[in-house]
Amino acid sequence: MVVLRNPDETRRRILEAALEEIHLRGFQGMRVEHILTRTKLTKGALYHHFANKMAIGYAIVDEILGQDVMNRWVMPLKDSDDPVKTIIDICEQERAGNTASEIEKGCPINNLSQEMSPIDEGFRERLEAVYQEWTGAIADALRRGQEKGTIRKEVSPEKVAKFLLASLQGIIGVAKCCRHDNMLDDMADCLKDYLMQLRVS
Amino acid sequence: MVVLRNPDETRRRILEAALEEIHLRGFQGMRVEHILTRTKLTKGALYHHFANKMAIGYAIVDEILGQDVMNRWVMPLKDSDDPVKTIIDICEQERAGNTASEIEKGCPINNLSQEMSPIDEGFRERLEAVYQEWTGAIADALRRGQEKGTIRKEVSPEKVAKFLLASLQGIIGVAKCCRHDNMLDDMADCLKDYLMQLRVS
DNA sequence: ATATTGACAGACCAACCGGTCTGTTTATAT
DNA sequence: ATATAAACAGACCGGTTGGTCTGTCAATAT
Repeated sequence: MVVLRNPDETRRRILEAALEEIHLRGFQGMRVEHILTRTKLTKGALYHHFANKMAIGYAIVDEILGQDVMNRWVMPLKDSDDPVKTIIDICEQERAGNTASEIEKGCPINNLSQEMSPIDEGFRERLEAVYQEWTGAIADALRRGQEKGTIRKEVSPEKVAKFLLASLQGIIGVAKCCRHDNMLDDMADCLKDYLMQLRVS
Repeated sequence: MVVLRNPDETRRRILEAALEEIHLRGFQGMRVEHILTRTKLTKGALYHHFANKMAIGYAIVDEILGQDVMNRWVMPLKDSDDPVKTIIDICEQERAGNTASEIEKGCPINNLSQEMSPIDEGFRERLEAVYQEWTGAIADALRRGQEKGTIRKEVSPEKVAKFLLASLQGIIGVAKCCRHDNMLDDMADCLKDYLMQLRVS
């Protein structure tokens, strides 16, 4: 039988179900009722753990999405003196793990950023914080690469880090809409070319 | 006094008001009531011109956003043998015309694409069509540039066109969220560098 | 054993929101 | 002048939705 009364687990289940809904329909499109259906919980349970719908969204950014960036990007880059290789590895790994329907849903961080940044400052601040640790990790790795002699001296670590993040999000974003043949791979090839040319030749 | 009974003008006013709302709040966040407030029209008038909310969204993509891309990108690129210069000009022109609050709202095409592509095929098809004429125009210009000797032979016009569009949308998208100092300009600098290096040196 | 509190159940509600429907007014064709 | 249809007005409606409130049940401390 199911384990009864496990508040931490219940909270986690709510956030996971909410993220799945938000990933597909956006935060405004997500319905509290749907979370209840997915988790087989009731209103009472959900509103015991969260003050309102907004609090669920904030918790997802802070706890789930922030952690994802930490695990998938910040940590691997911390141990890397060859950031170009590491970034390409992460991208290819991510690419391999994503089904077609995952591609159509895009990056939840970017989705939330596009949708909520202009209309809710709480979301914007949290998402900006995630982006900052993301670009920060890339910039640090690029700088270390320069010291180790794997990255060209002329590149500005901060600027290029921001551009890389933007390009990556742009690629994922465009691929959501343009399902046409090898759209994603074509764009990824160009990003890879750009990355390779950051290296000392 | 105001001109009475001008159906074409009324329709246009509805679409413009709807676009402003959608630009800020997204399609799902846009409320029909708000359009009525903005336009000082009534339900009867609005639903005389459009079958439902969805039809308003579709019309905006087809008529307004599609035309914008045509005017701002496709036409200028058609007359250009130096696409790199033309693209940079368009970007800088766009940049100059955008206030801070415009930047926070991002590109309506990208916004709609992120929000609606995964949940409504009608939106997705229309937005993909816009993206296709956009990248098509860039690819054509790059190819012409290669023939005229301004663009390097090694670049793939189709691939680079897609990547340029994605990077641009990514930059605009990230800048929506990260208001921090010179985020936008830092990323734009990198894109400019990438563009310049497409040229024959 | 019992009190207390956190975890959860679920009926209920008020506001919202897209859409309908009937009626009125204006333009246009004849 | 009159018929006709398009353009518009606005009251109304039913389903949805986030949130509340009262009550119940289980775990834990004493």
